[in-house]
Amino acid sequence: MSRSKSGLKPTEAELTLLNILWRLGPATVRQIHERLSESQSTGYTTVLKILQIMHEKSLVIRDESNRAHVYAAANSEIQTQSSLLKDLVSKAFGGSTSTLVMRALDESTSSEEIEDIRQLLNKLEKQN
Amino acid sequence: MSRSKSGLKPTEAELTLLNILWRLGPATVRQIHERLSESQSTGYTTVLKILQIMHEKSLVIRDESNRAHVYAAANSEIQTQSSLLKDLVSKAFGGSTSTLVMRALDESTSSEEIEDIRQLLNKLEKQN
DNA sequence: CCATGCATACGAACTCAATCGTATCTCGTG
DNA sequence: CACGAGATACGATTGAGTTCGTATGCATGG
Repeated sequence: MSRSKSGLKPTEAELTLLNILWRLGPATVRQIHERLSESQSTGYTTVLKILQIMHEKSLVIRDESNRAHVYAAANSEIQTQSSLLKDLVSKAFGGSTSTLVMRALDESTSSEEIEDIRQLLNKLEKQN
Repeated sequence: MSRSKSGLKPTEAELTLLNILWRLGPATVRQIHERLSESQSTGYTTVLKILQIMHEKSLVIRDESNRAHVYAAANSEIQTQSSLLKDLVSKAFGGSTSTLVMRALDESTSSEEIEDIRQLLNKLEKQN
């Protein structure tokens, strides 16, 4: 396991910051911390530290040209979601994506969601 | 957050053992360790220790009537899968299950899987 | 009846995640 | 040019997860 490249699972705190970055776009520590403070109270230096660690892990990229560094997610939200799903499928669903999908769908799924998923299934079918 | 009840996310090692328990049914440490050894080499006492911790957390139940205790998963595989999915949906998909489902489905999804999912969608629709 | 094998229990070591306090650096402004 | 605000860097602490070595207990067969 190399671990140096982007095939890396973000920790919980890291994922929280990534979620903010995906919505904010490139942002300074201050901006990220401000946004985070809306939902939880974590110290400024804690946020900074985690971002530094994420930078070491290449989970974010960093623009150091200004005094206040600007951070941005290294991978897209979609890439990360896919990677997290792949991980979960292999660890808890015996590698079966369809089992995961069927487990995810339940009585709370709305008609619109069902229709959206049907559309996607049709599209996938055509591709083959 | 109480943490004493079953609303508990198993760690990676714990999930590995749960997977074995779900397939084996109630089993002794020895049996579990043997099965685990097929895929990785972890010491016997390591497996024992993790099972003991899982017992404290109520992730497994334990029959101590024989000298070799017999362990069994406290929650079904389906319950655990659902709980892990719920967790992932909230942490990485902004609470949207359908986004997760759509992200999980891709070009590698087989025709049979697509058909299975369609069936399920039909069934869900009828319920409403 | 006791030695041996197999079982559990316990605790130490190590790693990683998360948090924060403090030190240090660097601007821009008075 | 010095100073203060605000920025990064660094290191310590705490807790959880994982691993395993060693101690201890028990049942059984010779």
